[in-house]
Amino acid sequence: MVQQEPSYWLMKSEPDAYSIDTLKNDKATLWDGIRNYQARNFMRNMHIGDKVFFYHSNCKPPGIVGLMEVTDLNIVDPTQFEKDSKYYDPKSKPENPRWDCVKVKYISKSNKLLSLPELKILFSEDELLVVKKGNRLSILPVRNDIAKIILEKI
DNA sequence: GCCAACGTTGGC
DNA sequence: GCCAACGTTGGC
Repeated sequence: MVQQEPSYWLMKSEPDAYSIDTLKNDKATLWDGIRNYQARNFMRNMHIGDKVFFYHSNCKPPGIVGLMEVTDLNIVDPTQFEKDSKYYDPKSKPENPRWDCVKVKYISKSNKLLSLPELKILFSEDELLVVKKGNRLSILPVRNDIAKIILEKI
C-alpha cells in the first residue's frame, strides 16, 4: 500500500491558555474548546499522521513555535457538557454532540519562532490567509508547498 | 485600549 | 431570509 502524504494544518493557541511548552510536558493533548463550525469542520477533515503547526496567538511575539501530529480523530469534546467550563454549550446534547475534536502529540519545539511578519510573506498568495488581520479561524489548512518551506525554518 | 474582520443571534 | 446589534479574535 502506498504511504499517503500527510496534510498540513495550523492551529492557534494563546500561550497563556496552552503553550508549546505545556504540550511538550504533556506529550499529547485533546484540542478541545473549539467553538467555531469552520474550524471544527477542518478538524473533521484531518487524518491520522497529519502534521500541525503550533501557532502562539495574542502574545508577543506571535508566530509558529513548534510541530504536532494528529493521533486520534472524531473525539467528542468533553468540555461542551461541563457546566463549569468556559466552553460549556447548553445547546449541545449528549445524544447529539455538537462539538468534537482531535488528539495531537508533541513532535518538536522550534529553535526559533517563525514570526508573523515572515508568515505574512509566505502566505501572501494563499486564499485562506492564515495571517489575515482579524482572521478568527483558530484552525486552518496549510498548502503543502508552504508547509515544506515552514518545515525548513522551524 | 483600539479596531478590523467576521461569526452569531434574534427580531421581523 | 434579511440585517442590525452584538460578541470574539487577535494584531498593533
